[in-house]
Amino acid sequence: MAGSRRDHLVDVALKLFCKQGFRATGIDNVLAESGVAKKTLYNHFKSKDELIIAALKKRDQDFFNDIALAMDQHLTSAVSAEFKLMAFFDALDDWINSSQFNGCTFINASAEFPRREDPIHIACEDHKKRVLVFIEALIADLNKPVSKQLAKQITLLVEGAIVLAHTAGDKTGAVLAKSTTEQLLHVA
Amino acid sequence: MAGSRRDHLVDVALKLFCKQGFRATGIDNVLAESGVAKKTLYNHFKSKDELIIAALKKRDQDFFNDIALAMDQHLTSAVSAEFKLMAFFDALDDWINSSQFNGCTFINASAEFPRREDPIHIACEDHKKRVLVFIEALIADLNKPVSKQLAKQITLLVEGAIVLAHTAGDKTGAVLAKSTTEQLLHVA
DNA sequence: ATTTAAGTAGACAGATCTGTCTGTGTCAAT
DNA sequence: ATTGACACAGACAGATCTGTCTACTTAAAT
Repeated sequence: MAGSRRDHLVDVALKLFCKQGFRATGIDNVLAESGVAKKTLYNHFKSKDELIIAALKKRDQDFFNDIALAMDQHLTSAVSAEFKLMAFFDALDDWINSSQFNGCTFINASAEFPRREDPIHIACEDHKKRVLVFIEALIADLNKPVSKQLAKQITLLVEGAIVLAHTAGDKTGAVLAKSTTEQLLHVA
Repeated sequence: MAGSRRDHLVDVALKLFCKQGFRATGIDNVLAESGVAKKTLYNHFKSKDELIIAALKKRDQDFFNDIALAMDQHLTSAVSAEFKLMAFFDALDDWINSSQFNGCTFINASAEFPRREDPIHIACEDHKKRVLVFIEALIADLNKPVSKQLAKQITLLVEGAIVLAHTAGDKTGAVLAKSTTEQLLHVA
């Protein structure tokens, strides 16, 4: 049970950060919700910023796990690369329309910590790079010539769908991003 | 000079909110930067939240003014509707690559104030709706059959480009959004 | 059984934040 | 000249936030 308390702290902190924002969530709030002593928190993390970064790291892992899981649920056994790509949009749609959706944690964090040199901002940048790589991998399987460009086009659509859902309250973006991607595929 | 002090406060507040974030920017910070007395601020606004909303309203106006101005600079006299649409992406590219770019103020604000019923969040939602209407107007001039859908597709690309620039640090999104829109136009 | 590591509970310091209030100054209009 | 509206300067209250520290408890391992 070495990291048990630590993991619990990160889980609770992540949940509160997503729901309320990072600066709006105080350490005391995390402690009350988790039932952990303040000393213990500062035993594991030397500052709130470190806790935030740990929460972002957890969120990064959860994101890719959740997406992979949701994609599997939309797929039946071995399928083509294009179906797999489409399942990604279905997974995105699931997430956006789920009750716990509160926008992209990393877009939100980089909004609250805008300084490019801030380790928190850098963590967000890193996550987005991994998302791009993930999409590039999906596209690469299609064996299209313009795969790199296509991957970035899809990234634009995906980020747009997330923002539209959170800021404008329109949760239909994933479906549109999916059909738009199909259009782009049949052009190229 | 009735609203002079008020306008100055809003200008300074908006600048600081964009640069540092909303919760990270204190009232005292706004006062020090603007050289205005605290009493005066609370004479014009009954709370910090009201100041934030005033700043967002100003930003909404500035946004559409700036875009219109930048579009004009990319256009030579009377041109076709498609050229006008393309100039919009040029204007977007200008903004994203300008020194004062710090992401979309409304995406950032809705990240910091995630509660849907929060007047601040609602102001963000309203802005995004106006952006969609603006793009719809550009598309309507093209006389395409699927104009409404196309407008939302473009919105996805635009929001994606903004997010990619701010969170991932990749400022090439507007150019790609432009070429992608051209692709979509020639499909439909 | 005793030692050691880790957690609990919570007081506390020090900083910071919002919002109020008092007192003084300025300037324009009557 | 006097009045009234507005702004300045900044003290102050009250809340809240991060991070430190002390003292007590628990539990596992030797």
